[in-house]
Amino acid sequence: MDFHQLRIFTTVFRLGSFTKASKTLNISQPTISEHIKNLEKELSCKLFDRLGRAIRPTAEANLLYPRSQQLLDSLARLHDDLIHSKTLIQGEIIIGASTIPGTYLLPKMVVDFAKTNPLVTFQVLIDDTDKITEMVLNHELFCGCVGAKQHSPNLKYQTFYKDKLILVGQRKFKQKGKIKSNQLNDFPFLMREQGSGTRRCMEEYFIGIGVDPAHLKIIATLGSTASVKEAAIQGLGVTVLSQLAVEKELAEGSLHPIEVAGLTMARDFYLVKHNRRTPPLQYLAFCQSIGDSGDDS
Amino acid sequence: MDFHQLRIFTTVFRLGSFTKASKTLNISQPTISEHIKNLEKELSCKLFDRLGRAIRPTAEANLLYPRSQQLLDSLARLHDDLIHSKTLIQGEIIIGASTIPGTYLLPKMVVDFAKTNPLVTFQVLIDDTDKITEMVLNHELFCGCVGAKQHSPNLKYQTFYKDKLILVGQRKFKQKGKIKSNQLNDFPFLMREQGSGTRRCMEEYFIGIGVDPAHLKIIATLGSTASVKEAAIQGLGVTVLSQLAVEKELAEGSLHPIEVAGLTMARDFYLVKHNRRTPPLQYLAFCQSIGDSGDDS
DNA sequence: AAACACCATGGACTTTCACCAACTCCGAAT
DNA sequence: ATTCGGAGTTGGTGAAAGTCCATGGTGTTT
Repeated sequence: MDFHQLRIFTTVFRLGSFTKASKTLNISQPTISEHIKNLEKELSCKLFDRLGRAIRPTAEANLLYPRSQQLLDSLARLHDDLIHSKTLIQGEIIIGASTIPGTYLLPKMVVDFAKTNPLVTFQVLIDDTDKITEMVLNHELFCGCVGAKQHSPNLKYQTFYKDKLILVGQRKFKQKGKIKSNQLNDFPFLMREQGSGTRRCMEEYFIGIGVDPAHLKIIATLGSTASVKEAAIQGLGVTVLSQLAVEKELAEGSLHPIEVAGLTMARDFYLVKHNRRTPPLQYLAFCQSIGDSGDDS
Repeated sequence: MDFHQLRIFTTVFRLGSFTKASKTLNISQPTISEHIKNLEKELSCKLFDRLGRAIRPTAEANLLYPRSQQLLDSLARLHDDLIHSKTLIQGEIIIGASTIPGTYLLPKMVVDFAKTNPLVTFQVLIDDTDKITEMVLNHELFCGCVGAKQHSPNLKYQTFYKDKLILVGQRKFKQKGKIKSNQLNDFPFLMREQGSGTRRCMEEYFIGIGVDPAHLKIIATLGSTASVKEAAIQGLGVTVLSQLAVEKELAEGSLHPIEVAGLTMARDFYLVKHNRRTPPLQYLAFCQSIGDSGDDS
């Protein structure tokens, strides 16, 4: 009893004729006979009484018809739904993110996306880069937003925001023009804890211009971007922060950029996806909306 | 998208593995791959991400699975219902009947049958033999209960009650022993109208023993069995009635049989069905309960 | 009675189904 | 790094099913 047989049966039932059904379905009349015969054999009951010119459905056929029709309808609806599921963008997007993009970048993007896709709901999960990457690898997340690439054949990265780190502090720390790199040791530094992506990135850039981070005058180490920023606003020292995190403070004047000669600390954020998973449609739309070109790694 | 594909898909989905599904379904693993591939092609979407060792269902698969499962369940239920419809005797039986069997015979049979088949309801349609036979031929009835056969290759008769007609009247008409046939002309006769099956039958028998019905002393012609019987009870005359119709009166003594030498008016009733229709189960059960041996004509 | 309409049957052909064996791919263990 | 085993894919073959055409029976219509 497959759909083909049921389709033939319902057509015969509805039209009350093997021949008409064969024309409607564009298959030959003997084929109809054959299928009906098989169906009758499988159900071990007659479905139609053949009365010379006409046929009449039996009680079993009357029982079978509505339910058979219903099954066919369900199937057609299912088929359509699946085909059209590629048109309607809806559902939940769970996106993992490390601190900076999760706090300063994604909220805006999410709002923008939600404007044109009102049926999509978001859940942003903030954790550190390694944890997010791990979750993508383990299929706990379809995509994550992280500040560093981890080499793996199963991961696909896509640059989605070019940020930079800048040195900031109260006006009193600001000097005319750029400072020299060797002057950095004179500043009281506020630092993020070891393991912070921001700190690691900063230290690499400092080493790149010949400044040993170990020789900095670190007056405090704080556990979050927000606390470091607050301390800097209070004038406790200077610190290196993501430009994204201090945009408002720079505009207000509560913090000022301190430019260092020869130092530009670019820091890209990446969207990471598993190489082989097919994400649901809403993810594809979201990735595309932030400028997906497939991948870049 | 047929049931076979869906069955394979749901099994793969549930077990999370092509190989396990192949073992469960007793088909080879490459066949599974093939079917999944075809399904994916038809729906133009990936259903499983192949990740080396494991597979993971995509969003589309998650959408497809429950509905697919539901379709399969419905199909199985439908199949079972049809198979078991041959076990459960229920539904309505509409049976056509001519006057005598409809009034005196069927009610008892219906009650007897209903005792052992409480789920069956009855509708007894009383009309004359020709009308009932016509309705059976036109498929308006599955079966009828009539007092005469009509020759047609499309009709199947089955004797289901052997009745006889008897001459009855008040005690005053009764004589010692049987009367001779030529004495019949002395009795005041109550007759049914022309066209009555009972009358036609009686006349044939009278002619058979050399009594011309036209010479009978007919003192009244009445339109129904009940009215003739009532008139006979009142002593207006004698009449020929179905034994079925006067059983109670004979037992009470309000009517008495008048036996005529050499005259036995057997009258069979038949169950008539269309030769080629397959009646619903409850009809088969009913016909069998009244002693169906297939057919006898 | 002949023509017609309809379903059933039989034989030939095409497509699908299912299998096997060999292959690729990936991840884990040595 | 290499090997090893589980998993899915590919290609070729035989069997089964699906389909068609032409034809045969049967009841209805003219």
